[in-house]
Amino acid sequence: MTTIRDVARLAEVSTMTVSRVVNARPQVSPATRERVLAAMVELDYHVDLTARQLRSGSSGTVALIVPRLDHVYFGQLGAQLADAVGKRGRHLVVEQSSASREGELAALSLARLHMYDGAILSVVGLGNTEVNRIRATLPVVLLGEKPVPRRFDHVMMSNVAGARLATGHLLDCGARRVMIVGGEFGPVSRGMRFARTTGWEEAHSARGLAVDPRLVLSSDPIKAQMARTAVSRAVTRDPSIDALFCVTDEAAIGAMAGLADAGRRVPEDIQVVGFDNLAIGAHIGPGLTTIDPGNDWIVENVVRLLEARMSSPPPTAAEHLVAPARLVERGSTKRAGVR
Amino acid sequence: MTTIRDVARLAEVSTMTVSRVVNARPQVSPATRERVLAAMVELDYHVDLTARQLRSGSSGTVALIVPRLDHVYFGQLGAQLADAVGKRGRHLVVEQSSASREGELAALSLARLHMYDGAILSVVGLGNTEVNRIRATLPVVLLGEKPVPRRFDHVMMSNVAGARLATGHLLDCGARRVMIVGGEFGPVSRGMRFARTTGWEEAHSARGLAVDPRLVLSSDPIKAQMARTAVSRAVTRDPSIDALFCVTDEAAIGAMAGLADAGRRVPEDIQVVGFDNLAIGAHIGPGLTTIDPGNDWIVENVVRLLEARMSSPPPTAAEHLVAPARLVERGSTKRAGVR
DNA sequence: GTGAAAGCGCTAACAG
DNA sequence: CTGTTAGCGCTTTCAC
Repeated sequence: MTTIRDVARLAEVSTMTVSRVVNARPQVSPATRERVLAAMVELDYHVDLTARQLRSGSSGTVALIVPRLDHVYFGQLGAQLADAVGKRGRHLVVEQSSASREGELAALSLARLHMYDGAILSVVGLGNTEVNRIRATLPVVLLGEKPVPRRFDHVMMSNVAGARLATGHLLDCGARRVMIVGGEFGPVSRGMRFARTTGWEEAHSARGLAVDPRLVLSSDPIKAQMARTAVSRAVTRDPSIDALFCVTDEAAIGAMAGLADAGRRVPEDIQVVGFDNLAIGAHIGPGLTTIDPGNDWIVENVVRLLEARMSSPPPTAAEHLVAPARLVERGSTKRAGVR
Repeated sequence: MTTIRDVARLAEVSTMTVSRVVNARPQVSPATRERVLAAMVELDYHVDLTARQLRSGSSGTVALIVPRLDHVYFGQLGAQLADAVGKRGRHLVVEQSSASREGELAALSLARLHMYDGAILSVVGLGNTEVNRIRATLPVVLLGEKPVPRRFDHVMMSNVAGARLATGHLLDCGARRVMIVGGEFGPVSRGMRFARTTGWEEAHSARGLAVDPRLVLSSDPIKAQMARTAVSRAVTRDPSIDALFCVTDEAAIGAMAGLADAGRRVPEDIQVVGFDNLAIGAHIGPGLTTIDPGNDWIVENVVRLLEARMSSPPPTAAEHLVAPARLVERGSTKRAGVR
């Protein structure tokens, strides 16, 4: 491992001068710069970022913490954020929060965060106590639906409004028995599924319709396979179901397979709407109608907020933003007004 | 920022004792341990991992470098690796290599690697010069199809054999005009697409059949949309096509949508096989027949090799492994022997 | 334009 | 069981 001192010795300068060359500081004469560069090449020197970070206090790196790396949605989000963060001269790294065992997470994982200049945390699957333990000095932007301490910047999707939009569209397209796949009733968890279930209810009541609690199908929305099995069984048991609002696109993909298993056509027999606007949705069956949660908007604002909080002086007041949701109509629903 | 010294002062011990408590070393009396722990809580102390790493030389972290975070395949791989690495007491972070601009990548990104105890590099989209510049001291396992310096451990998929399996299955199921979607002829790039095209050829010649170079459809395999458009156009232009071997599942999903656009049924009119065994494939159309590249096997071996190389003394000889590919039969193909 | 000194926060190695 | 000393590789600060 060659250090700055080896280079300095070979180039016959001080370590400080080498440091200046490495950091492309202007106050070095061309002649010495050449000598130093030559020495660096000869010794195959590479800067030690750990040491630099310890001394300078910054790493040029931002972390994105997601519950699972294999959720397609987070893959899309990560890619978008990596591009946006990279454009501002920083690096993004992605970590999965749910991998480590409980104990680890609380203690070590928290310390890990402080190795970064800032962090973007998906609070899904993160305990509130953990979030609260984050020191105020670390620039953090929170992502997700849980109620969080107000001192943090927070960007969330329009879960309720989006779900209202989705369900409303189904009702306006003539559906009367809209099952919510991956729904969740009551305040068990105040998470994403609960919020989307609320939107589903609101769409009904706004039209003077009552919801049937038996239409809440509480399968794990992330597992397409579970949605598939549950939906197939449900529509067979209750033939009156004429539409599905699935709380995620992944659930919707499973659900559409389940409908095929049960011999139902989409959208003729049963209409389907998802949520997330995954790129792949356009190519599933007749095309999956879905809710675009406003990812571009989210990414743009997350990066803006984080950048602001990493600057000095950081803003004092935290912002709490809600991204605008938008209906993306495709073939899995009929056209509004048509029955 | 409270340090170990603040804690030491409050607890009236030396910094070393605090360090021992933090690291759960046994040689501390219960009484002092209590005092130290109390002080830590009172001051809200958290260890600085950067400093620890500089001093101890290890970070407990392994990096996975992928070309794009939004490729579903890499999401699956990342999740599996995170679990496997976590089980051995380390942490996985994922970085996207193609985000940063050229210059950055060569210089800074390389230095970044050395912040980790080890790295798993997907060489897709990585220049050979860059790979070569990696110092021998960093434990690295390479992933992917490019020819790489033999000094590295290297785990690859059976691209050729897998593609042969896929194409062979189509031929055995009665297909005679098998188009390869996302294929690539000639030694332009010796990457994954080329290898899979080779397997496609080999399956033909093994059966005494000639390949028609016009059946190589060179769309970007990752973009489902491109595969969709290209396939739809191709099967309309050439009605003799009776099967598609798609170089990735994502391409296959797009291709199946393209077939639907063109009014072809799967598998009656045209059979389809993909490659990657994405979880979602089971729920697309009649179920996507695909090649399982042996992800479990890959993950297991990658972690084993990396762990070995991080140990001391590290092994001297590099291993070069090829994962066994396996055909996963689903509804997008007919049964072998049936015409 | 260049260098010397100091120290970021922590732990290895050795004493006691 | 506890403490002292030294220093990881770099950059900040100040001096020349």
